[in-house]
Amino acid sequence: HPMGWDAFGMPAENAAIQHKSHPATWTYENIAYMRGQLKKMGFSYDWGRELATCDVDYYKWEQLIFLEMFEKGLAYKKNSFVNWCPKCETVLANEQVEDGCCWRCDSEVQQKELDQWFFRITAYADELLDYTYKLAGWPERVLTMQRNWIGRSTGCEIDFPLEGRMTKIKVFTTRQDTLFGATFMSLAPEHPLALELTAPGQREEVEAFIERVRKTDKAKRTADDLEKEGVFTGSYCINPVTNRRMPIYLANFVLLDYGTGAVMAVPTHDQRDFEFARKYKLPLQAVIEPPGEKLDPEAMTAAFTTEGVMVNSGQFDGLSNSEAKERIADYLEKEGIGKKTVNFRLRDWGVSRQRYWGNPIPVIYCDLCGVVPVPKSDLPVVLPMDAIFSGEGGNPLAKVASFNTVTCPQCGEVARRETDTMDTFVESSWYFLRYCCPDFAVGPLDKERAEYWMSVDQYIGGIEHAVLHLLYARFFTKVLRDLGYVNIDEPFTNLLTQGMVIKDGAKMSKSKGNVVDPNALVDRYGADTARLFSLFAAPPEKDLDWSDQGVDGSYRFLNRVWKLAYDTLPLVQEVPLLDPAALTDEGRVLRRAVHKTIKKVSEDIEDRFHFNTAIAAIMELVNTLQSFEPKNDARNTPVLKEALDSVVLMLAPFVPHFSSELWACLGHGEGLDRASWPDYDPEAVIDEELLVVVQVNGKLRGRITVPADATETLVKEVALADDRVKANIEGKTVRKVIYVPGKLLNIVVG
RNA sequence: GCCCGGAUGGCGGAAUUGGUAGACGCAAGGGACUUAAAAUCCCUCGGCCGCAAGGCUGUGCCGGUUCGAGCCCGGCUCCGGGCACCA
Repeated sequence: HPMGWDAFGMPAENAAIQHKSHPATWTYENIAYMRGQLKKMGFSYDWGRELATCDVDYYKWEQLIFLEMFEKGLAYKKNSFVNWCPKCETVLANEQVEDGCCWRCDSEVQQKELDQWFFRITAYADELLDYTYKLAGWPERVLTMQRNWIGRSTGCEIDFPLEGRMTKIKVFTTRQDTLFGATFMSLAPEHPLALELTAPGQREEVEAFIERVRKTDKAKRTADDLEKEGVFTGSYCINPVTNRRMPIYLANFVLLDYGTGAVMAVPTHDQRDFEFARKYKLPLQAVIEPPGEKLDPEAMTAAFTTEGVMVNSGQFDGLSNSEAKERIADYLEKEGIGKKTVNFRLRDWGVSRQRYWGNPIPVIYCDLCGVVPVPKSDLPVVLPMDAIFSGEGGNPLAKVASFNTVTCPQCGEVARRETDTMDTFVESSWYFLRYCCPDFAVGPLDKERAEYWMSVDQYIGGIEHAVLHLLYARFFTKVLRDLGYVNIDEPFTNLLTQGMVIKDGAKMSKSKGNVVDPNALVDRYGADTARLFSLFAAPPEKDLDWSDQGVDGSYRFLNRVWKLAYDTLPLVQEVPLLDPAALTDEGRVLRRAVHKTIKKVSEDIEDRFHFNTAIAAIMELVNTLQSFEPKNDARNTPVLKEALDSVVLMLAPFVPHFSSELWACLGHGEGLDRASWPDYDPEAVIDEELLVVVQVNGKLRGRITVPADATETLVKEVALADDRVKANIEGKTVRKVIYVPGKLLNIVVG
């Protein structure tokens, strides 16, 4: 159970700006404090494997991995947009944009195009998707979210010739069955052809539109209730199957990131296109009709998007549209108009950050040689400590001259170092692998040790990581496999997604700063009470609204156990070996309770991680033990001893300090950490009598006790003899009797 | 908006596979002990009716399936997470 610190990132840089200090100072101080908190709580981490991702001994290996990904084409550069504050002259994270304005100076945020580094996660899209069906130890909801995120869809790429030019516009669609109804074309405003296609007379209007759309954030742009807006470019393309002239528009709801950034618009069968067409008075052509009905495009109030019969589609008329989907796809391939293709919603992972507190991307730019990777022998590229943090003027790293100016490793001329650092998700994508060999000095991973430990038996993390972190970690593992570092396909065999701790209506997090310091609880009640209370509050996968109401109860419970043990101690000093046959009836009942509890607690811990119910079961046993009488009957003292020992052993994982102390007091020579988890005796948990619930027409009318081996006939007999049951079926005919063995009997009368 | 979850007493939660709704704990009220307080112990504790036995009702809302629904199905409401630069 290793522990480490994912330590790069924006919060440290913000704190440095705020406190006029250095992110490294802030980070290492926090690490020291948090390490103290964890140790105080008595967590059994393997501190010999501790690492911090901001240590050069960690991030230098990440630089090596980056270079190897670059060699394989898995790391590449392309243009993309960032939030830009013109006043602070800095790139803003999405979190730093509030209502389209800079969180620091309130200036209107712009979209700025930058050349940035990307990881080709899309090359692994199919594998990442396929393995979601093989991760049996993962919660289904996480797998569902990942599948939807990857968003594989099959459809066609179709080429639309441009009027008066030699080039074509490529479109991706899953609805090739509606191709004959495509009456215009919508492009993303960022589409590379957007300006090129703009007629001279339209230029001003188009440029203004592009500028306006760029300012809207993406979540708003994909919302269904977005007001559909567009602008005509003045150009046309040709529908390849109908030869219809299709005006080309730019539309605010079309995204460059999805498909090809161009959409063939079929207003009759797509709601967004429908709204757009009505607004700009564009033609409609129905090509699918509900069976036995005619569609009048003029009279439609919404697009018809369900299954139907093909019309106005030439040779495909009369087919069901699902069949036409296949036939039209085949036709397009045969005619060379388009081809069947698979599209993913998943996009490549942009890893460039224009920030200081991150892992420097090991690349050099030379006027003569272009992009030159830092030679592996020159690694690490060490993050310089002499930077200034003002929050303005962009990346502090770009102003450190000693860092920036280098000689080109290829030609020896003066060159410039990359000042972008990597997304901190990169560090968290492989740290668990480094835990196998944190001291390995000649490479990122010692293959032998990585093979020994991997994959992670039990990974634990917040549900908020369901998609991004957990998908990146899976991707990175596959990349490292293909680079020859590991021999596993997936990093995490079993996954437990913890619920979040909610404080003041939002998740408790270091970036929000609404955290509760466990030290206060530890100081007041001790570590064991703090541990017991947190585990008792809720099962781990559930969100928890933080409140320390109830912590007194955990404290009282431990005091009761302590007192019980001390009061019972004189009676169990020298007890004979337990002989189940020698017990009194009361002793046998107590022993059954002990062994049933061991069974339940073991299962709750091991199968479900439901520590709250495990603790509740131990509390019940302690209650039973407290009221057990007579305690001083010599025939029962062996079972008293067994009960006490079991309680202490079962409490050990939750309250280790407390339990160790009690264990020694109970006279065990060997320490608790050497003791085995108790086993339950299958004989001892068998009930002699069973409680059967009796219902009449599904309503509870009685409870009867029968011998454990009672037959259905006997149970019915006893039930029908019950006064309350009798009263409820009197004067009615018994129509049916349902018996759930040993549990329930339902008498249906009418 | 889209994707994924959640909703059970005054509160945290339990009910593991469709079979006793409310385990365990907190808070509250009552009592014992004490000169007093703290601590501890005992009792009550979903709602309505009833002296009681018991009856009716109740798991966000509306509807359905079933002998039986907190759990399954359809339709909603509200809350939370994610939406690619918070991590």
